[in-house]
Amino acid sequence: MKSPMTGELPFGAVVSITSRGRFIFFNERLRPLGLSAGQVPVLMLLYREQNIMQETLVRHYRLDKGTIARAVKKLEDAGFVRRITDPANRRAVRLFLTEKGEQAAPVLRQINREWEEQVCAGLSSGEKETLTLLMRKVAQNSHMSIEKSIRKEGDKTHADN
Amino acid sequence: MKSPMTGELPFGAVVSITSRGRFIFFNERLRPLGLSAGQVPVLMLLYREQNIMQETLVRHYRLDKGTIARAVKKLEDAGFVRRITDPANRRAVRLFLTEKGEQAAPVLRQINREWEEQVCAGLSSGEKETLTLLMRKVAQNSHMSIEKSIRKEGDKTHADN
DNA sequence: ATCCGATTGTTGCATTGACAACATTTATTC
DNA sequence: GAATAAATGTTGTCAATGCAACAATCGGAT
Repeated sequence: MKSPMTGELPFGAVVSITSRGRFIFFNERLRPLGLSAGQVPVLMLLYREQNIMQETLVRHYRLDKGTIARAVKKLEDAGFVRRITDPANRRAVRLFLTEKGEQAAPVLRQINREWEEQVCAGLSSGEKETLTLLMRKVAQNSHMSIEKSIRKEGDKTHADN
Repeated sequence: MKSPMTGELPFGAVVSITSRGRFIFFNERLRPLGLSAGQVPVLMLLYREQNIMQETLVRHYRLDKGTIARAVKKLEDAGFVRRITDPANRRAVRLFLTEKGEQAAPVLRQINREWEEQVCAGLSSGEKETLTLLMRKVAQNSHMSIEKSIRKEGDKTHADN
């Protein structure tokens, strides 16, 4: 057998493979619920805290505003979340789970647990811990390097005021 | 500042964030070359070994056949790779780098190195090593769990022939 | 030789996601 | 108070990707 062999791939490639695998896993498990992977972050964060803005989701998951806007719209159309225009700031919408959303969210939690279990099979709990900590740092750095290059474009903004 | 804070996100979420960050990073750096992130895996593997089939790329990176087919087509149209139908197996095509491809490939290597450097900033080289090893295992598991569920669907195939 | 299944690619379709342009509302500055 | 900038979302466009259906070719069993 010409074997899977992730054993020589560079770090970035294995991150990418893992991420796509997660996407597939979630889609498979979510189909019965009428959900798909793109909607997971929204429900996950809302399960922890409601009355949030879309911008909060953007910051939390480093997803594009547009991506979030559409995911939220889908979820609203499908009856999982409610969007209420913030009266104190009429640009913003405040997000809430509906009954249906409240019921779905813990299922997502469970699916996520299962995924973690599967992909971390064969790792000691210490290794899992280490891995998560290191990957959080990496994600943090990843984000910062992007911010930086945005900063770069905005340089001129405060040149002479 | 409401801060980036990847510090509470579950493993899957940080993998996802990192993967998207990598995508953005590569796209930014590749634009001047007339390339984009989706074409990276093809060039990367071809830089190590030519005369390979698309199916080899599929196995190597766990990408969909269709995705590979289109990436390769783009690269051919842009003059980075050549596709030659294998005379000994006329279903298959054999992939080669053109001159242009040979020149681009090391640049991709460099971009990849820079990305790794940025996202691993603040990690000791031991930590980097550990992280890569653990993530390779995870990617491996990720792949296997997908294979398994494919297997499941194919069960009926040998029921009664 | 023929039929069937496996290999290898291609193409249509849907989803996710980035990016940029825009709209609306709020905040700031003059 | 009018002009300008910032905050928040929305929408159009495009790339990357998975999935499924298909096409073509090959290999093996009969």
